[in-house]
Amino acid sequence: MRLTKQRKIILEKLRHSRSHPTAVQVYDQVRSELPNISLGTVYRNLDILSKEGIISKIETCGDQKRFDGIPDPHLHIICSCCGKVQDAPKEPDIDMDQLTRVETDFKITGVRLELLGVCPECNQENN
Amino acid sequence: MRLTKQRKIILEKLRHSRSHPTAVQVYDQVRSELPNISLGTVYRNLDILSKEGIISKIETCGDQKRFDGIPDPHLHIICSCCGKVQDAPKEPDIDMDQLTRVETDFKITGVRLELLGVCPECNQENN
DNA sequence: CTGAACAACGATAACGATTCCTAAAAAGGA
DNA sequence: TCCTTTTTAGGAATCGTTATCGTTGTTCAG
Repeated sequence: MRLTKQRKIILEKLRHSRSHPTAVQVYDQVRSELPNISLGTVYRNLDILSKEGIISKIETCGDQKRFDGIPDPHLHIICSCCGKVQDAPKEPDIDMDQLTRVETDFKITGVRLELLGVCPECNQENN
Repeated sequence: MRLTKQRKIILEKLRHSRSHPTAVQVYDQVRSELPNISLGTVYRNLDILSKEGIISKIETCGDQKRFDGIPDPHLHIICSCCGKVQDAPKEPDIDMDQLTRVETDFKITGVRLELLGVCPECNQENN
């Protein structure tokens, strides 16, 4: 994988953000430094970077996917209204082994655990 | 809400299925009894039924949403390859209160817990 | 029973997020 | 530097879903 100008800045913007941006939000950020980058490039690189395990793709926050500069698994709080994602301050302690010991013909690979809530902005809008 | 022919058969098909079908799969099922139903009607009714709490919409199983005739919350096992959903045979016991007690400006409303895995079909395809 | 009011329909256009396509440009090793 | 390969920009295409709209079916008051 080549470290192109585009790729470097996408990664940089993502790592300096705490907001778990959507692809379009990353695009807007990156355009301030590379005005001619195309949205397709952003999508392609976000995809490549997440497949390489350098970033992570959050697919459970509504219709638009979001991206996280931190690839290690950690607990997310998701706004069920707008899809915004926040990192939880502490990790929960649950017994994964007990949880994944179920009778099924699926090959269990892990669990998905997320907190659901309403962010301050959406909470205000719905008065 | 009126119980139309279309609505009744959609609900019926969904309740007699254990497979958590996508909208298009419901459409195909229903068309065997109502050949002229339109896909839009299926989408509209699945939406209405889930908003009424009569069925549930699963939004976390990939690009297509899936539908469940059972509205009560229960543990799902999701194929991370094709999005297929299976019901888990038993419910996990986790301490919700302990889990949702986090410092955040989001108004926490619940947790999302799902098992991830690979279904037999996908497991076979990937040799 | 009749008809106004309205919910729901089928057909199809529109939409938003994402992916795909292609010719041109950039990267990196020899 | 030159050559090969990867990546790019731009735009078209795709896919799931939602919206629009004229028509049809129900309901219920008169």
